[in-house]
Amino acid sequence: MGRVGLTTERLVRAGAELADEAGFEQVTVSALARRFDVKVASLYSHVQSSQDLKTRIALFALEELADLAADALAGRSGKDALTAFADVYRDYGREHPGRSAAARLRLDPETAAASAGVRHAQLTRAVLRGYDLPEPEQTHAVRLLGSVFHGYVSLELAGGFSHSLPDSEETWARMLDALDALLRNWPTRPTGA
Amino acid sequence: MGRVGLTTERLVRAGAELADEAGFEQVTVSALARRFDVKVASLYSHVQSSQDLKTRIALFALEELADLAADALAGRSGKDALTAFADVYRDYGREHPGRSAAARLRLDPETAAASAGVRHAQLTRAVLRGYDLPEPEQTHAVRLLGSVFHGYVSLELAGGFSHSLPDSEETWARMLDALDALLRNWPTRPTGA
DNA sequence: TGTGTTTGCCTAATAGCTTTAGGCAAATTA
DNA sequence: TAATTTGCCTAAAGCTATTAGGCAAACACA
Repeated sequence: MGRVGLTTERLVRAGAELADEAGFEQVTVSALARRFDVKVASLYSHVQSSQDLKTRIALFALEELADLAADALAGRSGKDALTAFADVYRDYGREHPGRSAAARLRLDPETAAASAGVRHAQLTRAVLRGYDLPEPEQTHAVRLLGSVFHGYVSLELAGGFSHSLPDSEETWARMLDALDALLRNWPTRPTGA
Repeated sequence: MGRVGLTTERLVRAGAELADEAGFEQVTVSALARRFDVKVASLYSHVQSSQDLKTRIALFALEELADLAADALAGRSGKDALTAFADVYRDYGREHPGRSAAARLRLDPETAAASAGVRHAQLTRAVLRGYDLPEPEQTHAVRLLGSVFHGYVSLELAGGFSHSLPDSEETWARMLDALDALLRNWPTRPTGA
């Protein structure tokens, strides 16, 4: 009957943990209430709706991920930076599958524009500084890297690369070799056949 | 009161249409029952559960997509094949966003192994035949392409590339140029710095 | 320290989705 | 046409989401 000390903050954190433990789809207002041993309706003072909760968890994950990426990038450049940056995404996906899934939640444009997603793009550009691509090629490269990381983490988490050789580890390393080579050798034109 | 003629087949097809119209998350046994003007419980003779329904829609989409990809690949090779293949995925995502999302549903290993997902991998290998990569590099490349297409379609559908320049169209074309160049010039070793 | 206001968590209630059990009538088969 | 199968229905229970309104703990201040 006492007060538990609910906070939007605490709910979001607990939601992120729940996501990692049980999957992001399992994150529900009810499940969270259960976790705090509190009635469901009580959460509605701190969170507008189920959708709001999920969005907040997504934003939280995006922030956390951007912080990690920024740290990883500090003092690195070139392939070293590329690898460190990429590893942040992959490691996050493996250590925090739920948060990682949350970070992939579809956000409405305004929310997305105000999210740390923007920082992610900037950080990717920072990585590319080491490769010296002119605009608009740099933007294309940003999108390529985003697609690769997003896709790879997603597929790996879905189990796409398990139970088959070669190791996902090896593919990841070779993929980064390939991307590094590609960025150092970015084609200027539809390379003639 | 007459019989409507429900079938697992028809339910799956209608589910796929519903997904495209309203989003895959909106596909529910109830919504489908409404669409057939039938009581919810009636669907349970044709579908085991909500999860079963979604899985069947996912499998349907994977088949359809593999068929389209196979068609597109016929008679093509090299960059021509790569482009046609890639375009199938992107176009499918834009014409059938719901089915496309369904195709990205996490399947349990056995289901995935028996799905058309296997054909997708084979078709990707067919594309790579034009680039003559030795194993295990070919597998790495299959995974890279899978990641890029998966990620790009997903991000584009989420609106990631709208409202910003350059055009998503242009990025897609340049990305394929880049991937073509990369595959023709696949690095053999951690290219020394 | 007492008083008043805020506010956190509760009860109650409505509504939608999922799933199971059991029934009746239409379609199929003999 | 009679027997059997089977398709869709009613009924019911359980879970999630959400809103409205209430009471008491925490806080703010005199």
